[in-house]
Amino acid sequence: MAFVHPNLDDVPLAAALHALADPARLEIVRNLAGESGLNCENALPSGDIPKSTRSNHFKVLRAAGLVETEKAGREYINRLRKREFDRRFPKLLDAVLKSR
Amino acid sequence: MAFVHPNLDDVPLAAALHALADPARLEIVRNLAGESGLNCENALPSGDIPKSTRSNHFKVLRAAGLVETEKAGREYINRLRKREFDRRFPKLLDAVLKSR
DNA sequence: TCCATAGTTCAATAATTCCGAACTATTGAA
DNA sequence: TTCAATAGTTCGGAATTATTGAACTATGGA
Repeated sequence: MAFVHPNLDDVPLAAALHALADPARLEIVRNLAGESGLNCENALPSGDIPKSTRSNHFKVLRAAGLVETEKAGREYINRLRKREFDRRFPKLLDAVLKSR
Repeated sequence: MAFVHPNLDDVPLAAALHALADPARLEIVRNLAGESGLNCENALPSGDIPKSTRSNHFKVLRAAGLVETEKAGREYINRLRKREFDRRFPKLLDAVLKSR
């Protein structure tokens, strides 16, 4: 445990795009945008996704530098690393968040 | 043959991001941007990619509405559908093209 | 202490992607 | 008018990735 969060300079563009190229992960990112922090359950409330899959989605988002996760009691609080991500990939996240 | 190019309205955001989330396809898109049209070979000059793989990359790009392909003699001319893609996903492609 | 909660990890299966081989279509040369 | 070369597609098996159930860890509350 105790997650490693990459330096955004080490995240390739393709990895960032790959992390965003999935409906469940897009939903997580949308839910985290505007919230100050959500646990895994609330960040992706779509009921029918198994928790191992959900856990993996967060792992991918962490590896892409999109999400940081901190343990708080028995849950894990996830936040969007928006400022850092925007600095590394200017306007990308905003363009994604505005699309439907 | 005679490729079908989708209406951009039918392309989901996740499919567009997926198409861009690959180094070879990113290179194709970069090469096509600013050019008026390139055949498959010139759009992806990285020598060591088998042609069946290359062909598949173009198929993915076509399905995402990023590229249109027209047969011209014995080669196929590829163009970026920039205007249409920009209309569907404003600022996304520019953000991608500006990132390194 | 014991149970429920919140999530991770592992390993097997399912789904995708990659690529060699065979194929189609076009062009230019003999 | 054939023949070989070129430019790319398609097919199917191999390699790689993603998904998921089961077992596990850690915390908090009764």
